[in-house]
Amino acid sequence: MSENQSAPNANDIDEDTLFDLAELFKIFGDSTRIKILYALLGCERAVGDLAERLTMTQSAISHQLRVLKANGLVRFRREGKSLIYALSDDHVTKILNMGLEHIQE
Amino acid sequence: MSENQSAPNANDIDEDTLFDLAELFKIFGDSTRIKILYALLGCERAVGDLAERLTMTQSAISHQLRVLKANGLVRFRREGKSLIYALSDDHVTKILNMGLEHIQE
DNA sequence: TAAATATATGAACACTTGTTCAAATGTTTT
DNA sequence: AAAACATTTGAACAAGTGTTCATATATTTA
Repeated sequence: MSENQSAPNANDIDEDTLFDLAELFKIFGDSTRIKILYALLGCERAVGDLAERLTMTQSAISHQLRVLKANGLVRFRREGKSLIYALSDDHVTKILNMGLEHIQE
Repeated sequence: MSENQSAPNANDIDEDTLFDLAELFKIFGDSTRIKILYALLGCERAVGDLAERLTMTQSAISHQLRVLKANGLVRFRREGKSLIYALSDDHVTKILNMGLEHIQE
């Protein structure tokens, strides 16, 4: 028997990809951002609406939406004075649910 | 029509669960930990082995293994002088792959 | 065009976090 | 029992991060 020096998938993924993977999870690793994403599950919302629901400052919400937007997790459109945010695709939903599964067992 | 004040699943999950969810993702949100988890995909490894592969200090690896262990993501057993670490269940694998899917598209 | 509303932005600060270094613990070998 | 090996642990420090506060931008309304 050989030692376990060359495991099946030890070199399949390059270091950069693993770095990006960590960066992705980092976005989900903040309770404010998680709450925002969860509040956007299935419905679009304006910034002020989110701030009210999460009982947080508009500024704080805006700062986090900026992070989420920069990482392609949310998109927005203008409607009058308001900016309406929504999840950018349902991949986000999948990741959230995947995490919840792990917790609730 | 009512305003979107009561979205389908806005209250399904309590705040504490969302907090725990963020905590879970926070664990995956570090490239050292991600590399460790990825190195443990499908094979058990000693601490020194991991340190060598990731070209990092044993101490640094040990500190992170401690975090992973505290959160139930890895387990270990003693074998001689070495401690052999492994992923605690394949839920970890699922979460990793889910994240990779999101990135690679 | 001035006021009001909605959101974004930047600087500052407190807080958290990952690594390093030195030392301690535990196991095996001689 | 001492030496060597493998890993853990704790303190300290630098770097990163989230919120707050004040201010700027943008759109609508009077």
